[in-house]
Amino acid sequence: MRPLLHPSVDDITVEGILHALSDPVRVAIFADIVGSTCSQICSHFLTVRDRPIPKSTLSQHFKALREAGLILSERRGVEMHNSSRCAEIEVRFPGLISTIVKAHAMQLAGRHHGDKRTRKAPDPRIARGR
Amino acid sequence: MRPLLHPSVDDITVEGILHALSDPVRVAIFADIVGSTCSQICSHFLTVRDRPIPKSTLSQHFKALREAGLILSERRGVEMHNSSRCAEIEVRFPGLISTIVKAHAMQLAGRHHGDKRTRKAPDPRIARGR
DNA sequence: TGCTATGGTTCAGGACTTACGAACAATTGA
DNA sequence: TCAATTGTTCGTAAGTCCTGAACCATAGCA
Repeated sequence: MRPLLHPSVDDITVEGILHALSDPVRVAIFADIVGSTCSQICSHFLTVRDRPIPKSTLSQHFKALREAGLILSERRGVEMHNSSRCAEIEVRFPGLISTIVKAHAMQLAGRHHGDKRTRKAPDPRIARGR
Repeated sequence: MRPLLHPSVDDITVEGILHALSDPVRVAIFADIVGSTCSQICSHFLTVRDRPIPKSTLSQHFKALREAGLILSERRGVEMHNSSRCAEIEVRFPGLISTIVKAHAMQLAGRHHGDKRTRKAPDPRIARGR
């Protein structure tokens, strides 16, 4: 089992952050971690918003968040404790994380009555041009 | 040639925006469009930050930005004029676009002396665990 | 010392996405 | 009508992502 890799703050990129958070499951996980006061263990997310996530997939999602520099993962016994690196990122990219998390929350809030939209809605209405 | 598809504001998603902007070429293009007062034509971006972009690739990048709801594309004669949809998005996700564009600018500014880092830097320094 | 349970990781495959050259389409101007 | 310009589409090769199966590491208990 190879050691956990965390980029240093200076190696964190905007593209990396955006890519990591462009997945609906990952933003949901990250938003939860950001919103909670204590660190969260991976298995807490075996279901995300009423969908079961296979544990191999979950492991990959955590790896993605970790290597984008968004979370700090620490093994404690058999568990993996995850906390956000918001404070560090805030110094490098002020407001970025909080704005994204807020936008994500707004999107969730605006999703009423069983409107189960999940991923990059290819559902365009306006068509312009020839 | 099929008609251009633009999502309505309500169909724009955070995930879609983040995914579209998680590509270094696309953020660069988008930041340029946001920063300019008049609309930009696609061929203006045949080189982005000193790299040539093949035009088929460029076309796909514009499609991605358009279908994420980030830009409005209008054909005028043989050219395609692109402008940002910031104002609309601002209503739905306040601060999101400006914060991302600003973070992107900071990252560029911090990239001195030939440090050609481009994509999700897999260059980790800190290793924890075990 | 085993044995077992628990929590995560790795591997391998198939599915899906992306990049880009070549061919094509639409418009303009001569 | 022809050529030039600007952008799109198609096909394929390369890359990324998802996930079940197998594995590893630790803890607790007999």
